[in-house]
Amino acid sequence: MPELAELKLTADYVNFLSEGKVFSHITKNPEHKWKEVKFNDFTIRAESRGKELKLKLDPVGGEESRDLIMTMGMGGNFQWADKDTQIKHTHLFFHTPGNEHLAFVDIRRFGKWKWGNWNESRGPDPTTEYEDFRVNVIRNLGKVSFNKPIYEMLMDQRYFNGIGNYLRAEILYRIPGANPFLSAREFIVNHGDRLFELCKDIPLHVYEIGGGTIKDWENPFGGKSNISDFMKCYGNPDMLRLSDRGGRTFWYDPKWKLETVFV
DNA sequence: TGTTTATGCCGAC
DNA sequence: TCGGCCTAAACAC
Repeated sequence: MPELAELKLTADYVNFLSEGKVFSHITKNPEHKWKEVKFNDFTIRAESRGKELKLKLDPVGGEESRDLIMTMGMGGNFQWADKDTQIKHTHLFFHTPGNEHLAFVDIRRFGKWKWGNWNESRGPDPTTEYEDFRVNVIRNLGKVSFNKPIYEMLMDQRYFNGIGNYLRAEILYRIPGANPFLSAREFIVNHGDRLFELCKDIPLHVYEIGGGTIKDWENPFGGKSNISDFMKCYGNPDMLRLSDRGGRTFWYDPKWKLETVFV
């Protein structure tokens, strides 16, 4: 479930499933490591920020609410299930007093959760905190980490919270006059305004069309998305690709082929 | 049957 | 900065 648009959809879907319901307690899949979560008799409201999800658990008794901060890893998602149709790889069960539960399902177990608030080391959300997002990048342009090429920088969650592997490819592809192998600093000095816009508009657009349906991810609300019309670069056999320093595949326009000599 | 690949972090060196 | 954390599907042979 992955990048900014899908996190937003996940928040919507959790809210849709949880609307008007009171949950009795939480259990964790005992076969799996990671932390227990204890909480009783509460409602749930979800919100996303970049690639994080916040579940605000509000006790019906009137005590203080607590926030469970989650990440979805490569494929985490929420589903509604009951005792008879338990879903494989469910890690957290938010039980209702009946036999039903909200299930956090994550095949690869890369998703995580903790009590608290948004991870301070992640930057502002480019869609909901646009000005903060821009300023955070611009104010830090002098830092050494902006020496690395822009195609790697877009994966840096301190500045581009919510951008991931398919979004970076689609964003850079839509600035056709700009070399994705330029240093992040030089790229932003010359094309910053367009880049910032796209970091907001592209995820919002994908959100509108129901998320990037790749591999495990499906729009929880169902329905067909036109993601194949949107996905111009990522996964396109006509594009070039390389393995970046994080071992992730970067997809790019073949016209920049010669530029990779300097990578 | 074996290898590669996948929307992402994390932490040990 | 590199390997580790995980499972499953798509390929390769």
